Amino acid sequence: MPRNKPRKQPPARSAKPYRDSSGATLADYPQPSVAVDTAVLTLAPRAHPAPGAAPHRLSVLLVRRPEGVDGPQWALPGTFLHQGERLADAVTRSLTEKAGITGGHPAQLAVFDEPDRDERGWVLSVAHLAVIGYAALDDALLAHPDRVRLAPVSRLEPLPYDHKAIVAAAVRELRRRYADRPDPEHLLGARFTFRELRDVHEAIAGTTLHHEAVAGTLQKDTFRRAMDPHLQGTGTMSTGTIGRPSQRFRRTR
Amino acid sequence: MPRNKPRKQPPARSAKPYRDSSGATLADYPQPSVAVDTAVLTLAPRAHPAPGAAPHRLSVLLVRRPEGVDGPQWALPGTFLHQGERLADAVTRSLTEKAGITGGHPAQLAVFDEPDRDERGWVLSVAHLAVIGYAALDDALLAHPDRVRLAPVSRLEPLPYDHKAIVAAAVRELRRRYADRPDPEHLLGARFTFRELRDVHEAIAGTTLHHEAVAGTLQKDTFRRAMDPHLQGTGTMSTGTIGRPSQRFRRTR
DNA sequence: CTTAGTTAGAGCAGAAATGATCTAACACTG
DNA sequence: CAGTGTTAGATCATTTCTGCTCTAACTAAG
Repeated sequence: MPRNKPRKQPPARSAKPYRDSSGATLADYPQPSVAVDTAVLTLAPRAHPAPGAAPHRLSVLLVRRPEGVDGPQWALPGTFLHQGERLADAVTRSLTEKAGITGGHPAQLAVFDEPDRDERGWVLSVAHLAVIGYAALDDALLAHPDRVRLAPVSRLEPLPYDHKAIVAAAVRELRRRYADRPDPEHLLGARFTFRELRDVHEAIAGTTLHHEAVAGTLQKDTFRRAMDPHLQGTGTMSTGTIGRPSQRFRRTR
Repeated sequence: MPRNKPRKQPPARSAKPYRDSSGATLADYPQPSVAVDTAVLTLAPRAHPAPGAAPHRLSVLLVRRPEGVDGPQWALPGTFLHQGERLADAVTRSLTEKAGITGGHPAQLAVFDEPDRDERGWVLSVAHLAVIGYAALDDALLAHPDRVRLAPVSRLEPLPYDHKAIVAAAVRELRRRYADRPDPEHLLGARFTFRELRDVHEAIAGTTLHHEAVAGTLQKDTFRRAMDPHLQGTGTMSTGTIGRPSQRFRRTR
């Protein structure tokens, strides 16, 4: 939850206060505090990838809350909106300040508006999703292991406020994006093999369905055929990987 | 745009001001004004239904703006958030106050956060969708034709602020909901014939595709087969309708 | 009453999608 | 070097889906 040093600025109003038909300015309306909270999702490499299991684990970034707060000690990174700031910029700023992370294109998820959701007062929170590759997170995780860490989204630990609902919404949105396009968030590089692509999609889908069919369709053949029209082969082949070498592909368009 | 008489309340803060680690209260953070704007979508009956064309027209509710404002004279209904109010409640209130309309379950669409979107100052707008049957709107339209009217969403007239984008988002969301379920917003009653159902879905989809196939699949047979599992027949048959009588259906679950 | 126009609903053949099978090509182990 | 395990990619039979056709049942117009 946001808790930076506040800038002691006056409430928002235009230079020449606008007055409406009843002679009131905007400042006469009650104004909630507005915060952004972000579920940063990434694929963490599994320490000991069980044979046949996905080598990645869909994880969410947590930051340690200030000393002395009640409840869970870890939460999603967030911040209050600064004067005139765009929501996406506030998200980017919060990630830089709280976790030393750059990059990611924040996407709005929903506004959480329960009046009592924050014991500090009336706070609206705009939940966001940011998908960031593990490589871009690694530095921050190593530099501040006491303040920043990853948690798997399956069997998620208790989180304060409605952060659990935010993570759930973020995962839903991510799965929706990955349902019909090959790695749209570029968790892989520009070129990749089919296996690499499938590992990413399986980790995000959360199902191991290596062979077993599951409602919603993600099986070896189905997956390949669904992604095929959005891929084009580069001539080059993978080397050094296990099994028969695969052509490397890149996304079309 | 909202412009009611403001309640001269102080900015939001808890009874016992919460102080964070730097001793600041929430009121020390700059706070934007928060408004809700709602695209009320309905199916207006067509005056002269051309033969073969859908008898409904997907329309959005507009309210007249106060005298003397620049730009378009009609806009989406909206209001500023009251102290401690839920967003959905503010939407319901704005519809009652501005248009005398009750009912509808508002759904959040997105937050519009351009700092300069409103010349009166820093205003965040949370866009909403409400789907309301024409019958519930008819009274208000007849009672206040000078203040409330419907406009077709195809070839939408110019609207102030980013209201055109809000309508576009609302239509997109409505189409998504109607893509795989029979009339989920209950624009029809509990029982209806297949033709009535198809007229509603075609009006929402915007395509006339009576026979002609279109990418995205909505053809007579395809539509019937897609909706079939979500419908169950009541024994009764329609009477007085044109063509062969149809069984009346109701939604399952 | 007859004819034209419209809709409901079943039936059918061709098209497309699915899941399995099979072979090729590599790494790794002993 | 032979054997095992893994993956890539093509091929195939079967299931499922799609769009069309056909008949039945009604209204409205002449």
